[in-house]
Amino acid sequence: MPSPWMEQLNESQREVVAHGQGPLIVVAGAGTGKTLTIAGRVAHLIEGGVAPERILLLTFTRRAAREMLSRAARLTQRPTPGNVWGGTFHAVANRLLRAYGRPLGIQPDFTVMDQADAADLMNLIREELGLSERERRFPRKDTLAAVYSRTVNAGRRLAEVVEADFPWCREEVDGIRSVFRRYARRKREHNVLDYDDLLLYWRALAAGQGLGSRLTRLFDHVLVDEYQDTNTLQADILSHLCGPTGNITVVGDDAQAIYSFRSATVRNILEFPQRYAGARIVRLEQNYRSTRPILAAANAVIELSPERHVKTLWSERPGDRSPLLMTCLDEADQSDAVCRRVLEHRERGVPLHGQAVLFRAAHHSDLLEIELARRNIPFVKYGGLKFLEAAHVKDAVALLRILENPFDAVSWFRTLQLIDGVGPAAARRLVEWLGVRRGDAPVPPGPSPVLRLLAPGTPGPPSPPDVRSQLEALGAALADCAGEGVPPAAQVERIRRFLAPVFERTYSHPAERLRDLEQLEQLASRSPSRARFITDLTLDPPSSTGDLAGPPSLDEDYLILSTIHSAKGLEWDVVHVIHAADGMIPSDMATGGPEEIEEERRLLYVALTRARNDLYVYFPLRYYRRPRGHEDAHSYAQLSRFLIPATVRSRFESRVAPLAEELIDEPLQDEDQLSSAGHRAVEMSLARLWEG
DNA sequence: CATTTATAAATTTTT
DNA sequence: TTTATAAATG
Repeated sequence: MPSPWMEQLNESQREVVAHGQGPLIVVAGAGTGKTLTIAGRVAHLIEGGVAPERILLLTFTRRAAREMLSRAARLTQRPTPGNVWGGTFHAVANRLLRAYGRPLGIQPDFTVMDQADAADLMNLIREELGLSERERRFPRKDTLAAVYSRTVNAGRRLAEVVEADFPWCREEVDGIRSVFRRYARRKREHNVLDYDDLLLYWRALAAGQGLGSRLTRLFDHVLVDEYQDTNTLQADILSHLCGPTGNITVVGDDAQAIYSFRSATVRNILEFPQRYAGARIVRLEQNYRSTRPILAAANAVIELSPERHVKTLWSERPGDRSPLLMTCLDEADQSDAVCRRVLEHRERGVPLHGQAVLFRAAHHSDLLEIELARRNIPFVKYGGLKFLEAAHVKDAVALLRILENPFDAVSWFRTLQLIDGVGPAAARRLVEWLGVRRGDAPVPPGPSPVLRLLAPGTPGPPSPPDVRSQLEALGAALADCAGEGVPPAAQVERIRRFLAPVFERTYSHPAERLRDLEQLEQLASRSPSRARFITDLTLDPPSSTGDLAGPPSLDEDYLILSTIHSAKGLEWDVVHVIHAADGMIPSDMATGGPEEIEEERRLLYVALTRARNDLYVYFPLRYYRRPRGHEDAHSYAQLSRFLIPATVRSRFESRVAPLAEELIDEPLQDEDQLSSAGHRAVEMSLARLWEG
């Protein structure tokens, strides 16, 4: 009995929605109505009588989950689709482990560390083991965290991973192994899980170590979005959850696989039919998003990929405008060109939020941001948000974590060093003295022993009097926050008061840093509890500058800036892709092997396929080298190698910005001319700062 | 001996 | 702008 709303679907989409029992794989090209189709399937399942709380919808971001569930709600005309389990793998694991983790030795009040925290702990251990002071240099903390995460997520042997992905560390495998051993033990002692643990323990749970049988039967239907970007560990979890003939629906597109750095592997999608025998395969190939010329350009890019992408996207949307490849003189010229185009489109009726500027790395938009601010064009930036990485924010969060989990030694270690006169060595002694270690013993009831020790009036470890008084100030702040019924925002406020003098002493621009803590307070005011706040902060961190701006002013229009990674799954009427130069796309950091380069190609493909009506690709001819050289040292860029082949170029209309034209007409022979062109460009950009 | 200060170097993408 | 290493200071 098909519901009336199914009329709006095409045949393949309907097939997905109406699929009954058993495994299903949907190969959904870009813009083929994937969101609607998944939402439709959820709606259909619920209308067919499946209990919402027995449906699990795994998505790549929380935002995607919200979007799909609200669309499902609209389709079913019910207020909400009940309690469908929706979210990222990590968020769902978090919920499950708090409820069912005990048999695995997990205390339900565990805290979650992000990758930066993990790196800090690795660093601590690295020093403890004396690996940092040897004649040969040992991998640094971020490298260690990356190696660990890759090994765990890919389920490969350490030596193998190091050899393949970190060959320069190959001599240090033994040391790395010893760090990892202690790292794992330490996390357990401190009742802390990292991102990878969330998945590892979920797998253990699903595999039946604990109460697997109960958990396997927790869901009648599992749906997974962006399956091409899942890793081996995640695929394992799914297969434990569903069994080889279970009701699992995965949706993905191998042409859009862009997360191999997180150990994602396209093999998951390619081998799905083997893993789930008898799986039905449905392809969605009609693109509803882009005009034909745009799709033709995107197809031309991906066709050159040596890997097989067995589908051809087609579109019925006519369009008379080819995508434009805009050659600019330099970054400043590029920023100028983008601003002008953006405003042009706004004049013609496309609001700013209907347009996006996409780029490979977060800092690629730096210059553009300055120019936008100068022209009073509001914007919101997605991706690469360093808010939580900033030292001062981490300071505040560390205090919150201590309150939540007094055994979180990493947070203690960080916090204690805020005190004037306490460095790594003293902090370590203090942590020891405080007895920050849980082992397997349950937490004693009542106020934490740690807090009691810090409360004013209690004898402390031998230390200079000024350190004592600062410790007492810290204790007082913690005690105030730990009081009954203090809302999270008030706790952040109290922490801010404690940190104010610390920042004055430590940082050169304390006022700005304190302002960030006000934003943190804003954020906290939306959370019902401290525990929830901390967890949300690590599992669903603010993803855009807009998230931080407090209550959204809906009438305000703003341009979207986004990394290509963060733009996944989104679409805009007008898309501007900047920095289409070799070294940017593909990134210089990713030219190690053919596989990495292919991923960069897919990245460009993802960027191009975000556009509905108009697509612009910008290429600056010249880059000025950054800080040191005081004279205008510059280098010439090559167009991205993915755009050079004739089959691709012919899909674009090429245009050269006036400033760049001169440069191309009089190429390279005359140094004077070059530098005069360079000076002219600088003068132009300076002139723009004072005039107009 | 531990901490602070100075100096140099590096800097993708994200749950 | 942050982070590792070296030298200087308490």
